[in-house]
Amino acid sequence: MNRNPTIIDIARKLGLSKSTVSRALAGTPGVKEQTRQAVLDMAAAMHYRPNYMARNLTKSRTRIIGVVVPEFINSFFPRIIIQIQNVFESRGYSVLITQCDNSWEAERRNLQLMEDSMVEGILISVTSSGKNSDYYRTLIAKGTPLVFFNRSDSSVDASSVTIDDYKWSFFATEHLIYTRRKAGQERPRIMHFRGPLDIDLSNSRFRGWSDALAKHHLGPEAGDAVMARDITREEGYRLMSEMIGKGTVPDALFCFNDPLAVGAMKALHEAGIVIPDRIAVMGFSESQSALVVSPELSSVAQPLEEMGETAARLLLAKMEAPDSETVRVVLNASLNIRGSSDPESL
Amino acid sequence: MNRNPTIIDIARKLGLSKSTVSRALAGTPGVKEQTRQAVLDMAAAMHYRPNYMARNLTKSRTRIIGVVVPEFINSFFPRIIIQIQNVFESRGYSVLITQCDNSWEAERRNLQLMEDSMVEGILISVTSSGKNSDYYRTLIAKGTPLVFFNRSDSSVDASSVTIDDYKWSFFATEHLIYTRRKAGQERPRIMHFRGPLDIDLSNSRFRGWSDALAKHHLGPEAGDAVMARDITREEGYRLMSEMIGKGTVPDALFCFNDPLAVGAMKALHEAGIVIPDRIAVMGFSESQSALVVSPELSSVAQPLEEMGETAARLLLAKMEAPDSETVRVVLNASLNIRGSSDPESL
DNA sequence: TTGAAAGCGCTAACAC
DNA sequence: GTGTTAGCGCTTTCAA
Repeated sequence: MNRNPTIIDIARKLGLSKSTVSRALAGTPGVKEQTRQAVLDMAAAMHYRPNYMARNLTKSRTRIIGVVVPEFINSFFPRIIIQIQNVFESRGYSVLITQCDNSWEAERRNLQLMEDSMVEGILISVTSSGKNSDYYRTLIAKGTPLVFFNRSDSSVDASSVTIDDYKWSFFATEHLIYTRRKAGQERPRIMHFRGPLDIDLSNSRFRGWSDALAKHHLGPEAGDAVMARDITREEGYRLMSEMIGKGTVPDALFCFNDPLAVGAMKALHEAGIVIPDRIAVMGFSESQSALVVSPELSSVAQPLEEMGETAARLLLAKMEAPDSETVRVVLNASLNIRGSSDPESL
Repeated sequence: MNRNPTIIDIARKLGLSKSTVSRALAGTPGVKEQTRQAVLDMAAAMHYRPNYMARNLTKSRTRIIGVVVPEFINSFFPRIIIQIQNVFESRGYSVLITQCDNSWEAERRNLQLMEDSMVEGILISVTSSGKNSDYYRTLIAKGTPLVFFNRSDSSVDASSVTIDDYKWSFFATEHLIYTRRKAGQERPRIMHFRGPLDIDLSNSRFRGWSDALAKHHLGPEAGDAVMARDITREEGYRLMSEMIGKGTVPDALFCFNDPLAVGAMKALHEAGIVIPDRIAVMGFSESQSALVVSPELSSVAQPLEEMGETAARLLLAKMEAPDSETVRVVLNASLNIRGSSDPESL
């Protein structure tokens, strides 16, 4: 409980000045080897721990970086965060993590917290592409490097790591078309449960789906894309239950994310509608659930580990060279075909 | 990019001393209302933000608390953490989060990080009840309050929030017995996939299972409890596959956690063994997956939100009154019976 | 190679 | 009510 030892305590015991002790501890050249050793020994003996706050105050650094994510409950972001922590903690940084429950107001508060904590850099997956754009810009202008991962705000000039949501959405949709045609349906109706309008990648996924249908002259017709209120399992269940009630179950369903897909599958399952025979289902951003439902859910898998690590490295690069160029990394993803969309892989 | 304004800047502009500015900003009484207003206005105009590091250095506080959890990927801990953050951030604390991938060495490093960051309190769910006990004690002795949640180390004198793992495990097992007997099996064989030996609650769950069987004169026999190497879905799948291969599938299976249970269900499913007709399955610590598998998985649900909030409050109490007594809160849980163990709820 | 002194931005006695 | 001063623990000139 009693005060931690300081460099002054060490200096006194050794009859040195605190400057020398500081230098010895910091590894600054220009200290007699013998002296340095004595200091190091004494520090160890006294269980000396440097006071980061004091050090940071003089250097006006914090060695903290901030991570801001929309939510925490889907294990998607946590897995990315682990990698971010690995990169930064091994370099002596602490990582301040906040989640904002998909509320952009909360996201703004989190950013303020970051600012107040004087983080040296920010990694963010945005809750809304647009609502806080000005804040991102201000932060950057004030000298806090900021890097987007997964969900970016393309209107802001900052480095980012994403996947090509449009492309993979397009592929996923084409796969659904093929699988239906293989089953003999020449003109399958392929619906989309789409995500929020104010998330860039949600729009990309929507366009991917839409363009794929257009390419194959399959629409889309009005009403083929349904806006999900939340992007949760419950909402997927609700939407599909409604369609079942109205008798408008399509031949295939492409969802903005896995929870929506899994929820839809549940409703179908309960209604006795067989997947993939009657309807093929496809998710996005492969989650744990994909491998747990039966049949297993086809989905687009993102390289989470790589995304976290890349984002961390991009931020580090910006921190070390603030004037370095903005780079937008687009990682590869993969289309994992499983039982929910392919009878053969059952 | 240019340096943030300080109280000195404000003081200069206003022809005041920095002390007065400090007092005005801090809300200390003894400042003329007019002066205070002027300071506040100027601060706002200059976009003044207090420098926490400086403030903390003088007060020798950090306003940071640390959270240490075994892992991040099961959404179990993230959901608890959200509540912890709610409690502390609304009180002006930052929350430093670390996960240790179920490695006690990593946990130790995380604790060192906490120490170096001079956190004012620690909330921890231990990776191993035992390996770091001395460290916990040292931390507490040095004046850092520490509170266990979910997984505690009972050998350490510190407040904790848990559920009664023994009791719920006992109940869960009795339920399995009843459900089998209802189906006409007088002497069902009920196995257990047990968790690591060095986690207290894993042993509690084991004893709950074992005692329930003993009470009903059903063993357990040697070999009825199988030690899981990991507590993952993959391991559950592996263990059950092995049993299927050997033809030793029991009448019911009680698992240390949901991932093990879900993995086992997958193996059974693939082997065409019907749940719950041929075998009833039960998990623990209800996860998202429980509601996603079919049939849905019976499990013991913990009140995650309450656990997080309670843990936070206990820590807060210790921080405010370091000499206050240690309290061990045991929260209520619930046994959620679903299709995997009850034909009627299918 | 080492020491003295100034200062990071803020708070808190202690004066006036 | 307000200013002066000392100091939190450390780094970093500048001298010696």
